[in-house]
Amino acid sequence: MTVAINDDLWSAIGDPTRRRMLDLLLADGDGTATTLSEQLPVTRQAVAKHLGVLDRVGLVHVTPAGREMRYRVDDAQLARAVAQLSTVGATWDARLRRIKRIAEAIQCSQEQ
Amino acid sequence: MTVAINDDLWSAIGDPTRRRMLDLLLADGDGTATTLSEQLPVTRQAVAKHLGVLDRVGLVHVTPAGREMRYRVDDAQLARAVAQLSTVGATWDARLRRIKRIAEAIQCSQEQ
DNA sequence: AACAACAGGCAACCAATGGTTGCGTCCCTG
DNA sequence: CAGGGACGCAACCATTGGTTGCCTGTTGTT
Repeated sequence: MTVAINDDLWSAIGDPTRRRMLDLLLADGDGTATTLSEQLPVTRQAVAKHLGVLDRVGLVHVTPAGREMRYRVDDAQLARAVAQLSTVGATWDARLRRIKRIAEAIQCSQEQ
Repeated sequence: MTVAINDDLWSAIGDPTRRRMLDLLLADGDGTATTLSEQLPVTRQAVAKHLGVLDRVGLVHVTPAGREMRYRVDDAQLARAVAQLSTVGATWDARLRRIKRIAEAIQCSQEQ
């Protein structure tokens, strides 16, 4: 059974710049392409593109405010992403544990 | 404080094809570029490239066996990757909880 | 009211990368 | 020893993360 992950959501949080943007948005509450780019090593345009993909997968919402476009994180969607992260982690972890248990069993049977 | 992630490791498991390759390798114990490509919707060459990046970040090891190159997962490194996944997940989760708590506190004070 | 300054959006361009096809090479095996 | 299977290499294409340059529009200050 494949882990049935929403690949779009994954690849959205797969990019390091986008992860840091989410971090900043969570820390500050909200932000614009300009304010985010000031705290990141990339240009405003790069940030704007990333905000576009985050918006398309629903991880952020935008509200126009005069000449600004304020973005803020969608808590529910980020929680969903976190859940998927833990799912994959747990799956791999379970497989690793099982392998380890088998390895120990083999070793025990050899010691007998 | 930035979450101090090894971006190489993260982007290695960020690709959906590579995640499925790890799944397959864990399920089968080991595999070659050919056997993996038979279970994936991509060509052997694409798989070979992915195995290259997985090998470079230490998530798999390769042992030549005649005309075959058998790959298998490095348990320790995958465990490390899983740990990083949970770290980021936990960080975001904590931020979400804090935000939720603050929101609840505000609502309570308004209800008074 | 007018104008400077600031925030965004577009478009063109570049580099890296996930993916393909085609071909050469080498090792196994009948 | 000859054929076929498994690998590696090279060229090529599309997507994408990133840049610079320019234009539009809001703001707010004089």
